[in-house]
Amino acid sequence: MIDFKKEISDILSKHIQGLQIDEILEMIEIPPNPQMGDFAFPCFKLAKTFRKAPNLIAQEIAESIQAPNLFEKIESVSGYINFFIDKGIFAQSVIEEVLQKKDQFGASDIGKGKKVIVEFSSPNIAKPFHIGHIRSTVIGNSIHKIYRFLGYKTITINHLGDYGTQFGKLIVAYKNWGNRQEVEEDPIPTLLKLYVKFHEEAEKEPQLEEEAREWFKKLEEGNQEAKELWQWFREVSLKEFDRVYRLLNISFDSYAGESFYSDKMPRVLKMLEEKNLLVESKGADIVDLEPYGMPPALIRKSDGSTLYITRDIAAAIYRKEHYDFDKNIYVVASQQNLHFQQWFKIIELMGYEWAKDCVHVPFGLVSLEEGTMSTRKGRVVFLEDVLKKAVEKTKEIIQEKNAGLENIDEVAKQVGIGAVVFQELSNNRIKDYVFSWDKTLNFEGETGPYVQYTHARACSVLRKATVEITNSIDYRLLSGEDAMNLIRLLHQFPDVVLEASKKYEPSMITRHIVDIAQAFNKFYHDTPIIVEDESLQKSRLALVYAVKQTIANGLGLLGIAAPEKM
RNA sequence: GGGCUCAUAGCUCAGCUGGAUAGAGCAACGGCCUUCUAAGCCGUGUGUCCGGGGUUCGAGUCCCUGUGGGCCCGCCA
Repeated sequence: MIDFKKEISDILSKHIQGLQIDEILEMIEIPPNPQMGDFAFPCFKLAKTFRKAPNLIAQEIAESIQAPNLFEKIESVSGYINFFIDKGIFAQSVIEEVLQKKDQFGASDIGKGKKVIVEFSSPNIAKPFHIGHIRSTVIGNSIHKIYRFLGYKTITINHLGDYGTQFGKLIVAYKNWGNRQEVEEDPIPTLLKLYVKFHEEAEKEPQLEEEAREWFKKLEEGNQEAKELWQWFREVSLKEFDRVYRLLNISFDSYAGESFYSDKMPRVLKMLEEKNLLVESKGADIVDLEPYGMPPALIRKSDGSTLYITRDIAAAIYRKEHYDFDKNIYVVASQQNLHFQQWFKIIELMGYEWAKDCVHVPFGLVSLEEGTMSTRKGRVVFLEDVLKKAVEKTKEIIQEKNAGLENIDEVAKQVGIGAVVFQELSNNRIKDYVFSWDKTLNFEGETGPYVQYTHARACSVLRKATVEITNSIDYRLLSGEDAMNLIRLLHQFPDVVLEASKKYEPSMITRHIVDIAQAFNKFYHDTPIIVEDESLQKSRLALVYAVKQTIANGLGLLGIAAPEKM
């Protein structure tokens, strides 16, 4: 694919003194409206050094450029130099790139030889996998796919919440009120019930909290009974989580959760002591972060047992030593901003220069119309229910619209789950939102099914074509406005992927493939594709193919399937 | 009290490192299936971009400040 921005900056650099090519390249932008051109260079910043009005500068440069045939025209408008790419060349450059790269269109090798860890999902054992967990799960999965697409070696880690005082609570509750059979039959709901009961009882009998802490301490010290119970809870929980991961088609390279680091904690504590970072306070050990404008970080409780932050520090060190990452990404709710800031700082104070390679990718809170979700109060919407309901509804719609479809169940799954995932990845991560069944089960407008439908439509046209897409295509036949709008969007796709990686923002890709789908549906509606004129049909098919492929690639990066029929 | 974060159309939200007339979807109303999938397309309209200062040739975007919402601030994760 021709790098148009580079071509333009090369040309401009011959006419502009005092600016490096890279600086010029940075300044090139895409006009808000294609009628203004395909690329634009604003001259306002040159006004001072040139001691001339921007519109005059633009005019003079535009006039003095010997436009190679790459450009249809170059003109100046109120301080901008606008570049119009020759439509045939533009179309050819973009479409041939897609035809050649196929499922690799948009990919790159900028990450070659670099290793990225993405920690995401990380549900708590013995608790339900609810709608709040979907965010970390699908955002993290997408970030992993985007980085992999850019040539990085990625390692996905599910940092299971399988340790901590909560297990002490669970052990106490189980010993008091639980029985084995019930847990085996219906693990998560039963364990959840026990967990809820613990909190109810603990209100009346506060010493239960103390017992729970003791049991956690026993667990950490390797007590046999505690360990066996813990292991059992973990196993039955994982089995349930696995069902959801299978629905979402997500897997992990490692399930090393918090417990995995339990034996790595003493070393961390020792190191912190050696660096004189630990301070005793109210019987506990803390790291004072006052000089950095943060509250102190509690590292070890007064009973000697460790905390979440200690385990995160141990995990980071382990990961650096074990994987030697270039980047270590944590997809965790924004509630934990302070937590990450604190331990990133502690790692830095410990002398690890790779502290700068750790990044927290936060996201906003999901709440219900009734209020914040609360596991303890049983106020949750199960993710599995949401996914299943979406699949059911999809199946109904297919039976209504396309009853003859051969693999209805498979497609209903792809579309229904795609709808949920797509919606999750539609908005900027950081926004809070209120879960709504209506919105989740709406499949019209800017939704996953809309984009998948567009993809299926394109596939359908390609199936029914009467000519082959060969390599002798007359791209000048694609100079219509609708076709060119599509070509511009396809052209931007690789840049969008790159931006999405830099910002850890899958929604940039979601938005872009919606734009492509909208442009395609307009094109499709107004332009007959399978026409008698073979060369015309061929050129249009090539565009349809390029659109289909780009949408599929985009959906793939979001972790969503692209069915060929629906 | 301190910190982080968000505030754009009736609702949900885009708006790239500041750039040309601020855009989509939903909802409402109307139109388009004997032609490539109507989960679609087209049309109808609404904005003190939360308020106030500032930086700039230029601010929805950057800085300061105020207001309002969310989250977080030692023995949970």
